Amino acid sequence: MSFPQIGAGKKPKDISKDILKYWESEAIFSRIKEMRSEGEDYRFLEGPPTANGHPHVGHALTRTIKDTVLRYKTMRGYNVTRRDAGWDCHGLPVELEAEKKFGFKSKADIESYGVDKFNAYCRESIFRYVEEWLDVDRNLGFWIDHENAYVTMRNDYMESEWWALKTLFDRKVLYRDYRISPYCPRCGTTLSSHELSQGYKDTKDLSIYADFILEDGRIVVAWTTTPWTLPSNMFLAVNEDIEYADVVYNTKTYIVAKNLVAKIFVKDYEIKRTYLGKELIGLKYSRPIEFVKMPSNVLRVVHGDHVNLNEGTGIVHTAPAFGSEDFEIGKREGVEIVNPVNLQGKFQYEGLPWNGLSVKEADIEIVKYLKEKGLALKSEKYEHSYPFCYRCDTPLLYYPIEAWFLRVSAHRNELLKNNELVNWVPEHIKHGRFGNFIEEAKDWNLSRNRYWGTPLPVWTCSNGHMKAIGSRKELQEMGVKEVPEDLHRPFIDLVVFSCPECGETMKREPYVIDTWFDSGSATYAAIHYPFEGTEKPQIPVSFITEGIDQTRGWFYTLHVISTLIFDKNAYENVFCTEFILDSQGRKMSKSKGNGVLAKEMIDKFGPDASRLFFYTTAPWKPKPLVEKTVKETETKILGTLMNIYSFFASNANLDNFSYSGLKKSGNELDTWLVSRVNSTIKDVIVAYDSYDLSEAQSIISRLIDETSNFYLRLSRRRFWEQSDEKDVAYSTLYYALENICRMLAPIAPFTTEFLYRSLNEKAISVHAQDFPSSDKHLILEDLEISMERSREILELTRRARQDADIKGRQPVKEILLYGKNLEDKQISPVREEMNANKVRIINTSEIPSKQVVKVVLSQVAPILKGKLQSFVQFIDDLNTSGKQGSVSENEGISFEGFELPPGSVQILEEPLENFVKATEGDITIYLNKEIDHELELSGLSRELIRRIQVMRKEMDLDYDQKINVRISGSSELLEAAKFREQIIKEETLCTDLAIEDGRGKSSIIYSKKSDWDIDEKNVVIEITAA
RNA sequence: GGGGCCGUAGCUUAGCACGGUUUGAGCACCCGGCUGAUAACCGGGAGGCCACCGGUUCAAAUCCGGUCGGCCCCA
Repeated sequence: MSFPQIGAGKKPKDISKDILKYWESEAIFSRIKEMRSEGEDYRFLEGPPTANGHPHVGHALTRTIKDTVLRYKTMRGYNVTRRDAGWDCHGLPVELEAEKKFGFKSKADIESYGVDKFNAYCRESIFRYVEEWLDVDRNLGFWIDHENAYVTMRNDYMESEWWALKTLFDRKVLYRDYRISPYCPRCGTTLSSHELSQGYKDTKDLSIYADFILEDGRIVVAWTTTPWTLPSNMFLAVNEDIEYADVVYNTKTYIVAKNLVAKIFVKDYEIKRTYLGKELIGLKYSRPIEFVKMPSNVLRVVHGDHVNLNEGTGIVHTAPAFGSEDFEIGKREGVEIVNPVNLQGKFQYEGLPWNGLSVKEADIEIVKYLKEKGLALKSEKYEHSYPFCYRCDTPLLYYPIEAWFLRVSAHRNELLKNNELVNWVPEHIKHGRFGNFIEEAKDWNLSRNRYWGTPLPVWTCSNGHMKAIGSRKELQEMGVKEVPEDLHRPFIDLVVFSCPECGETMKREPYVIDTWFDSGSATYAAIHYPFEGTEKPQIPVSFITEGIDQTRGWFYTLHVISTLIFDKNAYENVFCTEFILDSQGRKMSKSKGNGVLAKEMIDKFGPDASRLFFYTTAPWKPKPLVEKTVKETETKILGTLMNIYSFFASNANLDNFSYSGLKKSGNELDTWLVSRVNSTIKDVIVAYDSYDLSEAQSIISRLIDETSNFYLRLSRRRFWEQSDEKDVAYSTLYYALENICRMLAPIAPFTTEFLYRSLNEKAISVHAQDFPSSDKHLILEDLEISMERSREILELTRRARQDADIKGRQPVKEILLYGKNLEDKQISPVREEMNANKVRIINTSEIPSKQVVKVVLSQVAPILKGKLQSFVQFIDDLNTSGKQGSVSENEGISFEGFELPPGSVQILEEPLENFVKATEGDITIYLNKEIDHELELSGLSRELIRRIQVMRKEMDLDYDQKINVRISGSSELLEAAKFREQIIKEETLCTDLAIEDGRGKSSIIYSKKSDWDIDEKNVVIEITAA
């Protein structure tokens, strides 16, 4: 058998293309799924994207993580179920695209165009970029089943949701109520809290301090940032327990909270009296804007818990139609709400001067009006954060709307309890961002006044009876003869039946539901539970991952729905990814134009390099996409790994090696590598199992590095010299490569597939293999520690050589090692690399150093003054005569009548003249730097060998090609060549070595000739293939 | 206003839960070396008030409090 060579210049990126073809033509993915079908279930759930936009690098990141985890679990023997793609289809964004396309400005435009045609367009448009999504998944190597993708707009899917909604309705969790809801007048629909949260922006609004006049003439000042709500004023809210003040300013008497007086009036004011808020309660006032007719029993001061001193005046203008606290007060005071604003966000009230204006337009006019009439203390621009529609950017209004809600707030405890069952990665989200959010969970506004969505399956009659429908079959049972083919609007709107309670006609409530309920239902609806498939809903799923923004999106809705319906957690493990930033570390955004598409990244770097990049640091931290980093990771991990393979293959082929299991080796480097492989397996399983994928990558890359740069570097010769243990060395290297491929396969599936199948032509796929398991008997901790010492020793040798200015190729006479716990076995693996005639461990008495006494000038100079020089001379004499012991650092010294204090001299250890010393930790080495003539010749001969090898490479000779060589030039080099003639011939596979002072004495014709300069000595080397 | 994450060399970062050598590493830079696979590798150099201030402690990058700056989330 032979191991295929990697062609020159063949890159992982090219390889991945071949592998992709192979996977597809051999249906590898489905074969592997089949193979594992008996394993324990590991349930996945894809977070469904909408395919009406391009996939960008962030999608590539989460898809990589999904794929890595699922490949890993597959290799660990699990049967990964529900490995299906999913598509989110409904929602406002889709409708908005359609509106834009047709140029619609309002819902009326849609209705006159026809809801059926409008929805048909939506249905089509959501898959606009689906081909690109499929390509990205394919080229990234994301093994997910697109054939069986779940699609939220399918009847089956919606029917499961109906079942859930009916269940919730019957349990009174789904209910209808008036609420003040954030409402987009342009889209004509309310927004849920998680939609709302996406739209907050800092904005400047006109704020006004408006005058409300009490019967006694005092002016109550209320501050508002929405002047358009003033015509709807019904109450002023104060806090009973806050202190208020009567303030005289500009001859008038104003009332504001005492602590805010200075902020409001700044100067020229006088506080006349202070009192608690309860004194104000019940007082009647007249409004600054009178046009809207109010019921009786309003226009009085009331208490409000929410009133505080954070901003404004401590008095809150209350318009129950336009604020949830205001609404609550209106409810409490038992008044009917008056609302002069219509659903388009425009004033619609006879007699109001601003009739027909949008409320935002009216803001300015109202402020003008109040100023003209002298009914405003002051007005100013105010910057605050205000919610806008997250899709169309219209400022939202808070508006009393009838809507359907899920009673989430009543189930906070279950949400919290189930959250405890979830493993969050990173962990802090669990009790941080997510935990805090569910602690304050609000009721979920589920209904939308829109068209393209899952219809709310509740029918009502004119007597106020309600009926929730949980399936198509149930509609039939209600006497509906023809259940529409398509459950969407407008078809479902036509379905009516008679009320089981009173016989009146029941019509469907005209809403569709929040699209987040669709995706949040994926746990059960994707498998059409409870209508088909398994009897159990397959909850919780084992693993999901998406961007951290889904904490309040999909992660939340999954959790809520699963808790409300099944009282279970929806998922066991959830992995949150952060953003990929641009190369400058800025957030990618459409407006900046700095976004990178997934396709662009994969095309440029290839799938494996892209995937490796995602794991260079923890994916739950934001990471800038820097080209250099991607390339660096690729060369470091894939490049090195491929090189190890190339080295292995080229030599193994020459020797006709074939692998038949790991052979026991007596060679320490072999046992060491085997040990390292096994301890790496052990560590990497821990990392993968705890979803610490970047840690897994870093553990594997360390092993790759060690295999290449330590094991291979020190073992190279064994692979090309004839020896009995050569086979053992091959088997060790093969073993390491094979295991590395399997460990890295979930992260870099293409390159590892290529290498694995190159190593083992019979293997279908590396991904069909079991993940390696660690054999603890092969882990030799002592050996690993000892090998660390070997590496330190080698490093010290190199450092000492540098100090002594001796090249690595120059053999030295001896190297002595001193230190605790040094053993010969720590030296043996690196002995050859140390390149010394003798290497040995010495004891204290053998340390080649002497003591040197040094004068501490700063100490003695002030004392000795003029006598200093003779003292220095005295100490030098001690050094040269070997009497260093006669003085000590810790004792005083008497010198010519002076008494020098302790510390006047320092005693240093210096290596003997011929030695250089290098120390690291508790190891010290002494390198004898004396180079005698023979050593020099040996060194020069190695220089010659090196030059010949370079020339061989330049000639592109086969590894086993024999050559003839002629050397001429400097006599010293010729002497060196003669001195080591035999070795040179062996090392360079040289048959005939001509060493000559002159030219033309041989009959051989040389095909290559080079001039070399070795240590300023000239030499000419000529080579020809023998 | 509240909450979360983060701040370590020019850049990317490890270490921080559990305090204890001189804060490690990679890239880039400079000098030198090695190379029979490697765009690799090895040795050395330069480059860190571990954001800042205070506290606890024999001892703080690490624990506590505060400040500043960045990112994210909520109201």
